[in-house]
Amino acid sequence: MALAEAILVCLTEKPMSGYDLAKNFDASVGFFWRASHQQIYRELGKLRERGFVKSQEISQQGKPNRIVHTITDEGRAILRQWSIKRPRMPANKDELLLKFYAFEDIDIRAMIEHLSHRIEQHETRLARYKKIKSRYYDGKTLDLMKKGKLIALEMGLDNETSQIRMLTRALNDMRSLDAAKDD
Amino acid sequence: MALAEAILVCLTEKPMSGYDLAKNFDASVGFFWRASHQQIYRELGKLRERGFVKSQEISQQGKPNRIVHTITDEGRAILRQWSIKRPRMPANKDELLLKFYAFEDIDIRAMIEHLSHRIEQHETRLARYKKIKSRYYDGKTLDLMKKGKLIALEMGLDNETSQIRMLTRALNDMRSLDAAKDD
DNA sequence: GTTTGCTATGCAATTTTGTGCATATGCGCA
DNA sequence: TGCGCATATGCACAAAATTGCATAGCAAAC
Repeated sequence: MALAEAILVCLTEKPMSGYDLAKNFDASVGFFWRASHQQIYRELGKLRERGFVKSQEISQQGKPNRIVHTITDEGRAILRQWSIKRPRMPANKDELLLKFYAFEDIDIRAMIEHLSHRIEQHETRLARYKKIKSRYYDGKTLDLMKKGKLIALEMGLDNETSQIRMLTRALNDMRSLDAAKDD
Repeated sequence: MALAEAILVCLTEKPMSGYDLAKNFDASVGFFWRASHQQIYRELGKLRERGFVKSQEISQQGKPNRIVHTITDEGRAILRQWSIKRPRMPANKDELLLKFYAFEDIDIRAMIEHLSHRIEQHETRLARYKKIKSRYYDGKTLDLMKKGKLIALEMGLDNETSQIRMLTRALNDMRSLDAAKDD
């Protein structure tokens, strides 16, 4: 399970609360790791127990108190260990692709809908990536940490672009099939 | 949960045993849906209970008996319902990308290893896809069912190609960084 | 003034997925 | 004669993810 590591990786940047992490998962790391806030809070509990993070409650006015988590040296150590282990191939499960396989039993119009929606989603992500890239990386001198993130970011950008291209082609195929049906 | 649907989708092609399905998952559907044989047998039990498949034991000589599962009309009906529902965005969890994010705390040599291995894996898949395409689809007349599968297959091909391109670029970046370190 | 939404945390139950183990036959190989 | 491999099925436990629920203060909109 790598949720623990995903959290620790986020915390290498700066100490964060569970709430921050949940938002961060949506924004940056979220493109290659997803988790709900419930999962994150639960995992933070375990990490604290094992001594990989230390937690400190911070009083706030006008808002509920937050609990800020900092990665410990032990946390960094297991991160190093983990990085050497070969990562498993991503599961790559996609219901949409599956639907194409049952083509006789599905609704073409619905598929067109699905594809359009998927493309929109990827375009939103692509825009967000580009924004992050231009804001934090373009024309800046990069330390080692930022270089790694830039590589990941570029892979993300590249991936979104490919997805959009693939999905658009499939969408066009669907539209021709749908038009041909009316004859 | 879409494992049930993944199985039903496979069974639309022809009746199969759990063993067949497990192999089929490795070969074709497996590129966008993965499952172990244990998972498949368990799910088949549930599908039988709900009446979405009917199962028949077939005696064999020299080999253990096999239980062949056929999709029922009810099974096809829920497949149709399912196809209309919007598919969720794939989880897209990748430990490798995560490691780039913790770049200060990781081993560059290990990353080079990981990337090389990943590229090899994708190349194996790509070769398999190409073989399937040339064998079953090139220069053939395609019915609706096969058209859907071809679209899925081409998306798979495209995806593997993009992955290889992305990973190769990252690998080159890593190698330059590693070389620069020796100075 | 009441509803909606954001900040902030977390438990509990269920569903889904993954891993290890178990069993049985027959074939080919050394 | 023993070993590994392919065929064939499945249980049981453990880990992970999803979903629903619960609490609570403040701000802004209506």
